[in-house]
Amino acid sequence: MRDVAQAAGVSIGTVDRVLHNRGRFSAETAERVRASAKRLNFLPNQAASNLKRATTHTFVAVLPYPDQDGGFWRQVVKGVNRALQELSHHYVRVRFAHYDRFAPESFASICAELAHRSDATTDRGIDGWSPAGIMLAPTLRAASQRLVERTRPVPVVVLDGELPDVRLLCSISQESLEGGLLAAKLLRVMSPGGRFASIVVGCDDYHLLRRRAGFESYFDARGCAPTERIAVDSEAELATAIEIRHTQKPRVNGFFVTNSAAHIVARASQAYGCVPIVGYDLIAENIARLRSGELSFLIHQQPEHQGYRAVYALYRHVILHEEITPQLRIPVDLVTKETLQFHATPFDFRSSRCSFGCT
Amino acid sequence: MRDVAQAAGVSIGTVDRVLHNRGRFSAETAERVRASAKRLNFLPNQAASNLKRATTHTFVAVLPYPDQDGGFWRQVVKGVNRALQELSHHYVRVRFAHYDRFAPESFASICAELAHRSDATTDRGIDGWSPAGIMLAPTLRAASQRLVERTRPVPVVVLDGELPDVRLLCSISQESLEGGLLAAKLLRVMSPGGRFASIVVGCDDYHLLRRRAGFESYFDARGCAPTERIAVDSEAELATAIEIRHTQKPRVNGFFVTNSAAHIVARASQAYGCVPIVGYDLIAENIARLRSGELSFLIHQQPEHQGYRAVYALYRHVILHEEITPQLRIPVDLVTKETLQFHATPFDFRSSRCSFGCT
DNA sequence: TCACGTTGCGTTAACGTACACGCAACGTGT
DNA sequence: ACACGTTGCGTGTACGTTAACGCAACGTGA
Repeated sequence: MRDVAQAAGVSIGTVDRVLHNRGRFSAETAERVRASAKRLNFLPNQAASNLKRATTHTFVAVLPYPDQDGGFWRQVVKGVNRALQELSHHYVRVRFAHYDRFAPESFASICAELAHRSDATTDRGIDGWSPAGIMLAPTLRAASQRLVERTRPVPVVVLDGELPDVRLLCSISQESLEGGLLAAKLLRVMSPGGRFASIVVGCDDYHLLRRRAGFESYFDARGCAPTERIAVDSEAELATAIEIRHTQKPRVNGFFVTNSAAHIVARASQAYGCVPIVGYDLIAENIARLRSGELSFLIHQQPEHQGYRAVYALYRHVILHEEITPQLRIPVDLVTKETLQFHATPFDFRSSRCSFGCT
Repeated sequence: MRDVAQAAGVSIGTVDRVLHNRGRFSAETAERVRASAKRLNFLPNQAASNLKRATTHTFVAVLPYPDQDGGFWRQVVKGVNRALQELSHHYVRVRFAHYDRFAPESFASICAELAHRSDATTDRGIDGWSPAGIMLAPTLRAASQRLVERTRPVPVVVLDGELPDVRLLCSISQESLEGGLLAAKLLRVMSPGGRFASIVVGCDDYHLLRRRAGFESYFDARGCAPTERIAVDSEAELATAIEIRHTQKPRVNGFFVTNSAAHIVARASQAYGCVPIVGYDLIAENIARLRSGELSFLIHQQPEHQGYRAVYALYRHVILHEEITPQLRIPVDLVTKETLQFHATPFDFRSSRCSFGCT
């Protein structure tokens, strides 16, 4: 910074004001400063910045309750906490705002609070905080989109899903089409020429619908008979739907379950003989069914890694002002009965505290 | 630190000396200092440390030439460079020492230089440097073990492989057994009851032999007929070996290629009809054969990610003095013709410079 | 006894940035 | 002409460590 100041013929204080855009300088000097900063390709020293700044930024993690989806979200929380630990000296804090995946109003109340806190004109009382960034699981598509719009310009990282038509800092997830295509290929290899069905639980989750789209496109592209669609509103209704299907002709020779409910499909299919099932997520119930052979393949989404990366994406953007790659693809980690041994036990039962918005 | 000093009744200079173990303090004060540091659970502020220290550490990346194995190593280099860019203010440098995977003496000369530079008694001339950490691809098992022993206590991170019987900081790789087991399952599903062969190129690569072991254990555990072993010393001999096998009875119904040479197996099999092949690595030749349908599945090892993580592992240990998890499992990223589209083109043709040891 | 090395500790100047403060120069209203 | 606000810039301190330096107190050999 000293060099830049010298080159521009000003003091380092001026350089600082120009580069941080906080008033009190002429357009002409600004030009000179920026020019010599670029010429010397000046990069601020993060260690020094951090050291001096020392103002804590608060990120908010808007996720379903940790024990929903068989504990899937607890794994995300775990990754978030691991990242936080690594960043313990970097003035970053995370507040968790959990909602009930099946109670849109619980999500709405979080949105309301976040929108209020993000509003620059809001007067914050004693130790009031405003979100410097948001991590969001977009299980409720429309409401999530509104949240992003209402909290603008707070940067939002979406994890475990996609949220089109809205400006995000970054989205972290597996390619939904990829999972569907892979599942299709695996089922077809296991039951050549068979009839297959894809299962979607809930109807507003873009991510799950895309997985189905990938699945179906595999068969389309090969001129196969179209696959069946099974859709239910909640996991409670799933078992019945599967049993009904099993009593009908023609038989189904394989299921693709687009979320973590594969274990329910397996249980409901038990009485009707062995049928290949490909599903998602290493939650306890799925692991048990995979081990017993009732599930063929599970696609692991590395939820812990997703949480970890979400924190870092916000940190890099908000604090380090780095360019963020807008898409982070999580690799398809395919797990079978045999390879389960190489995955650390993905669930533990520590609960995570809920900071606000949990009514 | 000031608080710790006060609590222990000494000055911060003394605290610093005690915590960094650099002499000039009594055992008694050391005790007091350490006690109150623990009591106040003092964690040094990395930003401040970095800022003040500002001594550059040099890590050495001992890898095959970037264009060997179809450009696989170039992807590793790319990840290393990405990490370096992120760490640009953290006083970290990497010197690349590339060797010829098929010329042990080129590896040996690197070892000699590293051992010499690691020796504390060596007098370093002007701008002489010594390695603060080593990233090592252990394709030559025995020589790699010797390298680790001769450079002790320099921390070593092994990537894309394993190195048993030797003390490492961390090893970063896919579980070799996992890949073998998954490949076995996939081949068996594609050709139920078929005859399979596993292929190992080179005989000193522990990683590849373990993959074969995983592959074979899958069939063992199910009481299947044992699979065949095909072993050659170099990729040059592979095509002939495969062609010979194709002219023999009984036919082979699927190949597991334990390294990136799957494309050679595919080409050599072309004339003998379609046969399922599972191999490793998204190198250009493999991608082409996957696209054409001659390869069924490729296991992507995320070499770029491995390089990236290797740098960070060393950084965290050497500079941040953090605890490092000794094993970093890279997920099995299974790629098919259909899902290839979701993988960024993994090869580009920038060359990387060779710093030393390239004779 | 004196010179000199060693041990144990305190003091202090950086590292590069952020930010409050201060001080001219200039404009504006009365 | 005077008070007063604004603009444009320089100065200086602090962030928490590191590491060099300094200085007593003590031991040791001649």
